[in-house]
Amino acid sequence: MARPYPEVPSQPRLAELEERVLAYWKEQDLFRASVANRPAGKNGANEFVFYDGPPFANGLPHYGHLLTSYVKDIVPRYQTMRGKRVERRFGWDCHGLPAEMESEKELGISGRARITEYGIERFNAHCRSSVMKYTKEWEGTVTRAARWVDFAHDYKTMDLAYMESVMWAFAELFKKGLVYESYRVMPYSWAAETPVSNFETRMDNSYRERQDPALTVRFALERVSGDTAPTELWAWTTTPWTLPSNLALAVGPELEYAVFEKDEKRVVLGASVLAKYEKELAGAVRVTTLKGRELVGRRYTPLFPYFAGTKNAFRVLAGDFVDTSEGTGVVHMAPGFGEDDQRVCAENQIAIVCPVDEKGRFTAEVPEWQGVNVFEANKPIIAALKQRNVLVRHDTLVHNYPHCWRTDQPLIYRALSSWYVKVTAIREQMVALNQKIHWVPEHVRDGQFGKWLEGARDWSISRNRFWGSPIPVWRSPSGKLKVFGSIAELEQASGQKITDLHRPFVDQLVIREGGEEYRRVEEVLDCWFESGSMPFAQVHYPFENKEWFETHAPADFIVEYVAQTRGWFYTLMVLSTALFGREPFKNCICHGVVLDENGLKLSKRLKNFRSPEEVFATQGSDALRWYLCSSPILRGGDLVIDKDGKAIGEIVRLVIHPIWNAYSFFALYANADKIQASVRSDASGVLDRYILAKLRTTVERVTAAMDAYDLAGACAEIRAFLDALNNWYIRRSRARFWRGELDQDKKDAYDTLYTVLTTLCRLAAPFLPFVTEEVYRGLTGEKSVHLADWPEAAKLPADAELVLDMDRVREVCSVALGLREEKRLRVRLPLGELVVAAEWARSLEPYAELIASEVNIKNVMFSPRPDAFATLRYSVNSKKAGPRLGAKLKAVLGSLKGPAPEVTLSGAELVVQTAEGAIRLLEGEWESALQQRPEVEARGQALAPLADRKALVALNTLVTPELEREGLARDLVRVIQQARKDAKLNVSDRIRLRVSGDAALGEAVNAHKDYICTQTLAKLELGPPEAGMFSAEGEVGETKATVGVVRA
RNA sequence: GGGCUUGUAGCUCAGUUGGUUAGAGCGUCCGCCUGAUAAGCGGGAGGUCAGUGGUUCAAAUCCACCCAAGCCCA
Repeated sequence: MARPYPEVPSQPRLAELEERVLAYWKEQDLFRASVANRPAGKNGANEFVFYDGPPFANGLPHYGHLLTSYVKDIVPRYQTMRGKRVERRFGWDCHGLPAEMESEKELGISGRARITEYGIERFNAHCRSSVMKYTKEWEGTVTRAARWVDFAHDYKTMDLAYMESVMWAFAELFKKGLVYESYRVMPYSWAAETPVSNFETRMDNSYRERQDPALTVRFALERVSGDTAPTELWAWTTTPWTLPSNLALAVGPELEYAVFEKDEKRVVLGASVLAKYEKELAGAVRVTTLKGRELVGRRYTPLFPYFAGTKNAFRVLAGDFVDTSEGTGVVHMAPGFGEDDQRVCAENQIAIVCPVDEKGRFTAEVPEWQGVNVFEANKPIIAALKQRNVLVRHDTLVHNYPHCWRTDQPLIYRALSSWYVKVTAIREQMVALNQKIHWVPEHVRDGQFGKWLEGARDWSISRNRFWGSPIPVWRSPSGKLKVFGSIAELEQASGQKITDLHRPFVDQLVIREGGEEYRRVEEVLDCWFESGSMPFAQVHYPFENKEWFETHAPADFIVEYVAQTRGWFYTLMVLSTALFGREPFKNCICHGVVLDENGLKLSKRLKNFRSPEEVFATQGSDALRWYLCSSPILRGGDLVIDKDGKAIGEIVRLVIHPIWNAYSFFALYANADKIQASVRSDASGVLDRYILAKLRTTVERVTAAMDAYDLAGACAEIRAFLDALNNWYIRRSRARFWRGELDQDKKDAYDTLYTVLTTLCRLAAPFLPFVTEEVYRGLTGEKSVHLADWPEAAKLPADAELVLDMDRVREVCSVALGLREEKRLRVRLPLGELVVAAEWARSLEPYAELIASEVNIKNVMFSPRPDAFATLRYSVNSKKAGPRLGAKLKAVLGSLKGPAPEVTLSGAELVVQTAEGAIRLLEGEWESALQQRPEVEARGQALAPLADRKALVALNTLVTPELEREGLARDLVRVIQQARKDAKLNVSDRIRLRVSGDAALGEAVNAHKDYICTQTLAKLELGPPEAGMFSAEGEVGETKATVGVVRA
């Protein structure tokens, strides 16, 4: 019979192994098989629905994407093994500013005018190809990372079918009255010449530090009767360029304002900001205090003449948003450039003025600075203010200011016409639906995401750009609107065949009806509208797959990084709520951000990370996957990744190598014995039963963790099991494998180890898809671990008592070895006697031999009376006694902790003398623990308590000459074995052996000659090595021995 | 200014509904073992659980305040 298992090298070459497995998967088309393997069930009842969050392919994938990819792979693999059918389609985000900006750069053109000049058609054609630039690289990296996902049936947001679904969604919202057009102040990128949505400004790091002027400006109130002196208000602003558009001032009606007088002139400003203006107010006298509302209605003189004729303007208004945390408590209002300004002015019938064009330059309405960019106009405006003597103070302020996330230029707030989704109308519903979602980490639900939903505002969805889904609204000159929700409707109305919905094609469609010509409004949709449409648009709902979508939403699972609470998670939520009235997904993992050792973001510029390819080529994807997914980054924290890969190397050493070592150990012996092991969980040996029961618990716990989407928790369980397997089960079972004859015990050992390993592979398969595949196939000859079923705990024996006993055995051994260490008694030196003293000691009797061999003891004994070895020390069980005793507990504690507590035991009750008298502890309220008794130690016993202090180990440290000789013999065997190895002898080679050393060694050799010879396959003589022998020297006991070996 | 998160050993992190000796891995020091062997194992040192105050018989854990960091919002 040939070897039943592959020849397994003792060290795996991980990169090679992974490439080999990849090739095998490809050749066998295993991904498709793993999906096809699982029936969809009646009406798809057995499907697990996963949504792929679409990335942009105009940049290369980095660790953040990789982390997401790993999670996107682990959960579906797990669900597949649980028997679900999990389709995974890759998605690509194609439209929007990122694509356009990249194209502008590549084409060397910039700005809307230049693009129109260049030709929208050519421009969009360029976007179309540029946006898919790195798809091959993405596919390569994602595939190398062992993510199973369908690239062939991907979805792209620029596909006609996808865009038609988006169009449908818009029309649907319009029908429901959830879309409207409005002229409003909103964040505007003058560099990109388009408005941006309020949440676009909040994604990522769009806020950055910027230094701006901070002006305090005086506004002269018009004199009214009762004024004793000319009076001015001091207002504060960081946007001097908005001052020419000033139309009002606002004060907090309930705030207090101080009035100062100097040189017959009065100044009014917030009472709580005086300290900031000490210098400017020097010499002025505070004459009175006013409430803000007393100022409301006063008129003032405009600073600039440009809008002096505006109706109802230049008055002091009441503003509930005014505070004194910054500025003077008097706020200058330019309704064209501030949201609050617009609102308050509208309430007071003041019209909007907006003398700034789409490129952020002053218009002819402000002739002085016409054509000047507003930020550049700040300086001359300040000079003009100075000249007019209205500038009280000129500071600069460093503050966080929103920037355009694509162009990096500061945004401005500006009034514009835009289309909105009326999110405020469905806000309460979203908040309610959010409660149904299981978030990982949990706090995101009511924290980051929940709070964001509560404060949700209407969503501006139009962009004055080119490359995107068109807003499907056609308008007639008289202002009538037609909204189309399908290509068919549009074809019918326009009489044209439609094969593309992009601009400029769609712009040419003219609809003639009722004597009017309807033309499309210019804007395209915010690309976030498209990613939020992904659940239905990817299947071309409702034009296709109607029933499928309706029965397969919400998705079971999605994952992205935590900032998507403002992005994808949010837009999914808005559209799902508005369109379908249900939550978009049931489970969501938000992971953190990957940082370098110094807590900085990974950046190409800083070169503070190794490329993923480099990690793949050295340590492998599995190690990286485990490293990322077992870390707190999945519990919402950030993750620091060191550049030299030490942390990943640790995973190789602590997770991957142990699995490999166990496999290699198994294969080595099974091949030597030509044993074909089988899956069995009924072995009777204690070690076998122990590891199987432990495995059962591990299966239960890993399953529970995975069902809670706690990936890191699952990793921790697997890792804990590896310790029990390698460091106990295999180590203690080694002899069973190399024993000569094939008896039942040996068969049990093989079958058990085989069962454990194949089960372990399946448990770890989602986390280590490559390594487990190699091991599993090597063990079973099956096609793939990823086609296998998730292990069932019920098929493994449950034996809590055995696990408890064995864990105690392990502790006994550990403590006993600790004692040896403390007494400097090397483990090779046998000792005569070890006593385990504990109430439960007798339950360890079946393990006597195990302990004896682990600790190298001749005779292991068990005593149920620990108090025979040590005195007892009593303690209170606070949890039990606390509620009854209350404050008295403190006295008991104090007394029992003292050097010589006075206690009397009466039956099951313990009476303690305390400072507050005798206190009686009832049964169960007290416990006894051991206190070492020195006199026992004097008799050659070393004692050490177990962790719970209720049991101890007593080690007889007396070394008799006989034990000494045996120890020397074992030392010698060790020296000989090392010599054999150094002499490059085979394990099975017979040798001639010569040994020389001192007299004690000679005695030991004589006493244990047979043992030495059997262990080393030798014919032994005393004396120095002969010529031609390989000779070596080694420590034996306190002295040295010289050995000579040669093949016999 | 507000919200969320985090703060535990030199480093990275666990720590159940409060319960009296706070754990793990890495690092470091010491030692052991070795027929899985370019592996393996054990032990020591190292903590005012960020700080202050409170609730309680009892707080790393609950509450308040406060400091620091990160994220988000204004």
